[in-house]
Amino acid sequence: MTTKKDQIFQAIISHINKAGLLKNLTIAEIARLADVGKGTVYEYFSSKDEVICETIIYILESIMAETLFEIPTNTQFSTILIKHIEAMLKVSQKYANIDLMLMTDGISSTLEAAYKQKLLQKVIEIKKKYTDYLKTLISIGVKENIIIDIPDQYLIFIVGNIIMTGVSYYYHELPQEARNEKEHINRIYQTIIKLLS
Amino acid sequence: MTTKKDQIFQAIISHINKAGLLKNLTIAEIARLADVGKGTVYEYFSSKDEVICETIIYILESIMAETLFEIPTNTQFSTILIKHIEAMLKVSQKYANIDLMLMTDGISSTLEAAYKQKLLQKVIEIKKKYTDYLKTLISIGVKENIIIDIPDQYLIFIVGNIIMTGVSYYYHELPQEARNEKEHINRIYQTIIKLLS
Amino acid sequence: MTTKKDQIFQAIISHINKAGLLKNLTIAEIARLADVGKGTVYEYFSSKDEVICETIIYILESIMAETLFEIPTNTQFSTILIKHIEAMLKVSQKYANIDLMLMTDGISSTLEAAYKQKLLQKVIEIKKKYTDYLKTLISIGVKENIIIDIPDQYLIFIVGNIIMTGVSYYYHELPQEARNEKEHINRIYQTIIKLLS
Amino acid sequence: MTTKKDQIFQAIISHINKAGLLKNLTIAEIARLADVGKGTVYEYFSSKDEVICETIIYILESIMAETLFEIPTNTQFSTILIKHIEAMLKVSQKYANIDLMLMTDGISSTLEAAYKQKLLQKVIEIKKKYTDYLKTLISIGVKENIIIDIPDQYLIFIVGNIIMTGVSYYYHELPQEARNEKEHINRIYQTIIKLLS
DNA sequence: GATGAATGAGAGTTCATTCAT
DNA sequence: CATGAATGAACTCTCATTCAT
Repeated sequence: MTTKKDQIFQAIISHINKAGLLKNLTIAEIARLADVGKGTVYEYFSSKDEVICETIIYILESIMAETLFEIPTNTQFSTILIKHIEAMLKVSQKYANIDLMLMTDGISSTLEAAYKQKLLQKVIEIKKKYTDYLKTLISIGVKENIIIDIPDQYLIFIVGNIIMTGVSYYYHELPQEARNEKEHINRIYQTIIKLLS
Repeated sequence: MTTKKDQIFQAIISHINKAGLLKNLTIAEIARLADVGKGTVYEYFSSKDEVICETIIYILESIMAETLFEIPTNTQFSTILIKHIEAMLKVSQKYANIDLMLMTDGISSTLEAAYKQKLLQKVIEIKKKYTDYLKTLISIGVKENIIIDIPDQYLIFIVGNIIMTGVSYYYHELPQEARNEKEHINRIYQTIIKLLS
Repeated sequence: MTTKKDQIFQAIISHINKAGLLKNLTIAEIARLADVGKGTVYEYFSSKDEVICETIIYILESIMAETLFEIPTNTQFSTILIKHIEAMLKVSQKYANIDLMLMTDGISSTLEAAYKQKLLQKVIEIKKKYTDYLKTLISIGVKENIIIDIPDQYLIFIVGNIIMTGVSYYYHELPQEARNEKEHINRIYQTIIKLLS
Repeated sequence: MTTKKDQIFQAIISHINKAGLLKNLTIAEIARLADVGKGTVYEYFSSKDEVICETIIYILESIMAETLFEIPTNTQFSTILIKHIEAMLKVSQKYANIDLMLMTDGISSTLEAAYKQKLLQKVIEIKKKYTDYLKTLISIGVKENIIIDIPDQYLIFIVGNIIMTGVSYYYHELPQEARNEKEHINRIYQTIIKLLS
């Protein structure tokens, strides 16, 4: 991975964090933020749609990398789940404005059909990875008798969503002064336990 | 409400349902779909951003109107909640592609700051309305001893999200042949009960 | 001459006086100022260019009517010339912004060739009328031995221009507090005498 | 000064010389005449109003540069004044249609208020420069006893206007076959002398 | 006659993309 | 490799004009 390519990714992420997504996200602006020439962008990507598409994939994989930890043997269920939720909170702050958008067509709706399809595939792949991760994680809870049974696909989907919703609630609904990270993480954890027990 | 204005709203909704959102959603295309002249759009809206913004508000209010039923006295909790979930399923199909987008910045991220702000206000207003509705609804469940206690804001937020997530799961994750509306509605209902009991 | 037609002329004059000429001089704006419907304008004129063209002719003829006095027999040269200059000052204030523009292509340059031609003809006609008027007037001065000889076309042209320039100087170069109408009229009168004696 | 910018200036001047001013003076037409792409115009100017505004300033400064000569010591008054009038005749032919328009709001009346203001400032600046030039020039005539006294601001204004009017008369009133440059320049010169002696 | 809702040609402007340097 | 001046397709928006009422 070239440095220039990373500069471009970071430029786009920075623009989104500041400005919300698409408005004024031009190649000229991306190049300016990335501190490269406009033409240089086309050395690394074949079109604007590709830049956007690959950036989103980059973000998605970063999020996965930063939140899906290796699960060591002999780890407590609560420890690892709470660690994951904690990581989701962190990552959500880092990619403010992006987190929710990723769950939807928000970005991809501006892309040409081919790239939209490509992105969709990636999202499916990542969802699968995430669902598998949660399943593995929950199975530890089952072993520890905290959770009665391995839930089916629907319930795992709901669990994943509760984590994201919970994180979103923390940043978008709770007023700054009411925020207590540790407490809120625990709250999300308890919600999941309640649902799965 | 003018007929032409409605034609324009319907044209945009139709475009989104078919094509995903923003790509190729031009004033020319909107006018074509609405079967009016390009200039006519500007008789009813002052800019493209305003058209988009007002359409979203129109959709949001339609969804509210179609899913938030009058709660008659002496109604059973399960009856009214299930009726609501059912309506959410229907409305989600009607505004396919739009439902998820509404939860996020997906659309508003393409709007000028002023309209983004206006939309945000509307979303807050509607969220509040929905939360209040759920609270009223749940309080019936409390009276019927199906639910132990009136949940706090966080839990109501989660409940609302479970309904939406559940609906989304039905259309986007379940394969066509596995769908059974009645069963799935019940599933969502049970998930909520589990969480609140 | 219909009242509505006059309303339209006055609306345009009013707009020019306020806003400078052409910017934002739309049919919609003209109709609004004239307090008639947009369609009504087309009952009296066949196109916007015609409205503009006829308005300018209306103004030109108004100016002529208000500044070219009947010359009674036994009038003193100085009296009648000074009266004329005085009238030019008044008319120039009334049609602020318009006076200078009329001498040039300022307005006609925005008109379709046919109307430009029509206007040019009118301007030539009026210039001729004005030159003739000045000649008649000056011939009285010759009789009174104030002026040596009837000047040729060039000199009459210069005299006409000195009057207009003098008037323009009064409103555009002299600061408000330095203006003295009587004195300035006399100044212009003396300039002419100097040139012709 | 870029070549492209000059091409654009020349394109506009060429259009005005041929067609009279504003009608059909579109960005597309300017680009075509300048032999550049439409987008290129916006590399050098931020809006159409700016193109027009800067072109006028360019013309005004060109006119000044081509008509206001260095006044060498020991030059005869008549020589230098006649040389100036001669240059005015030439420049007037070069910028046909433009000369008169510059004296008025003809162009600026189509500009947005901000540019109109900017242009006005420039015109004031140039008028001052021209008046100063004429004063310096006339003061030589005073030394040579051709002119009695340094005239005041009003008279200098009139002198300047006689030059422009005289030039205008030559091209717009005199039929082609009656034109004799040398003779007409002398005529203008004599008119000035008459006024100032 | 009088109106103004409806229209679409055409204007100004943006911006992804190319390519000579 | 890196660049940014140059480009024109495609967009939003304006406004003279029409016509059913």
